[in-house]
Amino acid sequence: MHYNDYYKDVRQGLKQWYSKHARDLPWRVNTNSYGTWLSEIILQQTRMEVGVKKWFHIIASFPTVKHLADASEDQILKAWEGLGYYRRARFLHKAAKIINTNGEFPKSYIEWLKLPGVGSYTAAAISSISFNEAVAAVDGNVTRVISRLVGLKDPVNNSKGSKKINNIAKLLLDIENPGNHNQAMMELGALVCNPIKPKCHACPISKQCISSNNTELLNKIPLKVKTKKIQDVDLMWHLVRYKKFIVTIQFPSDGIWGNLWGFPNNKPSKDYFLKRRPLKPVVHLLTHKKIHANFFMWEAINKQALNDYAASINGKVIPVYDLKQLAMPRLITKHILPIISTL
DNA sequence: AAAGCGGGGTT
DNA sequence: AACCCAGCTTT
Repeated sequence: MHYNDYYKDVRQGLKQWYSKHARDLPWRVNTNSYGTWLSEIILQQTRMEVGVKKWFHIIASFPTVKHLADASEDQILKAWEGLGYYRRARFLHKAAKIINTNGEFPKSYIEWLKLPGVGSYTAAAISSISFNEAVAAVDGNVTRVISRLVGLKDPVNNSKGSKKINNIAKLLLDIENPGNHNQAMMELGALVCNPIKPKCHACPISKQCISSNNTELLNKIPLKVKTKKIQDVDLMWHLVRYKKFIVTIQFPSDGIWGNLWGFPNNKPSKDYFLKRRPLKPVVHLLTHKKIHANFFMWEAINKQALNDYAASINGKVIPVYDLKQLAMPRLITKHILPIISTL
């Protein structure tokens, strides 16, 4: 059989299947660039169910790109709170300002790629879905589908493997209908060709797939090179208060939880603060960090001492009650705010 | 090419 | 405990 026929069969199978099984995602109703763009940024490394919720929340808070552009970064981070990878929210804000200034959304893959937070996958997804541009979008789903389809022996997370995947994705692309084709590939990866126990019996392209119903291959492919060990990290945060006021600081923009709010690790002077009990340590798991967070509660001897301490560390004094208005890491909102709010 | 960035679900 | 999720940016 000729390769062209092979690709054609895959395209046909996908198209047929997607026409029946496409999920009813909110941004597939009344499609517009804003909703599509927002969905793609939210869904980067984020599961669909979580992403859909956040999409509704952000659409409600910022109905148009202008609302987003005119908002403060703190407001956007607050709306993003809990979703993780907070740079995405800051890039979203920057991109919104650019789009708002330009007066319109980008109209091509190349133009989308220039926006902050938009890489090759996102630019391809948006431009194919919104403008029917014939570019292949390759995400984790597509990588899995293609690597199994052809029985790829290379690791998919090195340059050689990902180049092969991208080349095959281009050959497979339905240039008449790239938006639906890209979404069909992803949908298949999400619903049928899932990581564990894929449903080959329900797959429209199992005839063309080298790994189909082959447990050994399916367990091995997609092959990935070394995963980093989880590292233990110790954090020490000081909850420094005077009556109903507390000191909070903003995390540096280039690190973890960039521009979110939290508590200082600077120990206050014993001359002006009475040390209270340490709080129960919190263990918080991230993808490649195991964070052991320790907290100490301090009470200032007067308001001036609190203000001076805050000033010395570039922190902010706010009523405890207002903490919930700031965007904070899950570690804090989950384990610390419930304790502090009872004080 | 590799590191860093979140949080949570699933197995 | 390990893997995965509609990845991107920086070094």
